[in-house]
Amino acid sequence: MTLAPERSPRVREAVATARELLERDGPDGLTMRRLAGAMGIRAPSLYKHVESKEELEALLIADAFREIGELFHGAVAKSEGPKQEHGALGALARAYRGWALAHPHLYRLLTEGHLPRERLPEGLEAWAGEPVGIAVGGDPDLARAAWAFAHGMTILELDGRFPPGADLDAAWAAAIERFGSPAARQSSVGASPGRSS
Amino acid sequence: MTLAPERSPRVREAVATARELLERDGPDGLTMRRLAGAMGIRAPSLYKHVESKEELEALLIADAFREIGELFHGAVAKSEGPKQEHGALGALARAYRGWALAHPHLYRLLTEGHLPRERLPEGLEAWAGEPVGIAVGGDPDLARAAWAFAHGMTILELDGRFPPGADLDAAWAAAIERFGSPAARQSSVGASPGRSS
DNA sequence: CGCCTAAGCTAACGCCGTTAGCCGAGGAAG
DNA sequence: CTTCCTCGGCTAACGGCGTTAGCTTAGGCG
Repeated sequence: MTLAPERSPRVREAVATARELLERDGPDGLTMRRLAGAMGIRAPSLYKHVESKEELEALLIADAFREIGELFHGAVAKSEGPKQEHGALGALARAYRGWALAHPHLYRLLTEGHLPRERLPEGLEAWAGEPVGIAVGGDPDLARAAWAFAHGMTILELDGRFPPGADLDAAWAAAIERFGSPAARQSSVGASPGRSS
Repeated sequence: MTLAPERSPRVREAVATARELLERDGPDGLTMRRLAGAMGIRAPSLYKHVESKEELEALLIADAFREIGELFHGAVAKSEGPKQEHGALGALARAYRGWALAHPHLYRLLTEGHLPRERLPEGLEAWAGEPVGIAVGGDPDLARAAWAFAHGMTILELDGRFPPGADLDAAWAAAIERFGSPAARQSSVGASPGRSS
């Protein structure tokens, strides 16, 4: 049950449609009835393809983990040369925040509440998170701290918890500077893929 | 609407009961019907006292903000002497994590999703957050980074997102060390008010 | 004494995820 | 060619949710 049991075409369609609904209308827009409607079907028929809403969400989550996993691995890989601001950690932070702001509802689905690990391909979560450990230099405690910071920063921004004028780029930069290995240390993080509310 | 319009006894009872339900049974246990039941009443009657579930939650949130505000102000005040580990920031971190682990469902209600600011007493949120700015030495960017870290760390722990053996005390210590002003710097954070899953 | 209001009630609405059970189309097997 | 079985639709319904409409009753007050 942990080895991605190949999806039927109809399941793939359901997952694709569900993702559209979630990204466009938020969690309240992703309803079994609405999803069925978007597929030209009645809600109970969905259960011929998917055992529950939770399984459907797990499929969305698995796809998203693969997506960000590739994104993050690519980000640390491309930041090999010390030309990038704040090196691998900065690149990773920009990728992280950028993806979250581009897919806020999906990000929340991925990160909030209980993760249905038993429904996820084994090792996927760990693989997607690897780049943090790399970027931080190998210390697992520091990696977890950096991860927690990135998530906290991101979810607070998405939820509009920071005051209107807050300079979030500066907050990111302040933390990255402190979490990074004592290597290249200058300027600000630069990327500002979105504004806080 | 922003100046806490004095609660009737029945409203106070509703809020108290709601808090018990939430803390004991989690968010699914806090239902208008269940709350009414616990008060010996039917659900629609609740609306004679409270205009919506959202208002009820706002009352819970306001109380909790007052509670943690006092807790946090007290924590930084009592850590004046540099005897405490990591000074004010360490004391604040221990208070923060301790309260969250003691009241996980309430913590989630406070921090997750959209905050109904228009229903909250003005300035309450800012006052409760003040101590972070103080503990960090005044830099607002650094304060926001520290806040984001603490929230990220806490919510990830509550949601069981860290691997089973992870040393969360060490992760807290690693971050506190880096966020703190370059003053007293030694040992570990010490407090371990709970284990991660 | 009469009236008004506060605070309870039942019934119901529209939504949710989900189950039970029916039915038609289409392919496989004899 | 016919029979049968499986797949994927369907309707009806259940129990739960927040919430509204509208009725009733008890108490206090003029």
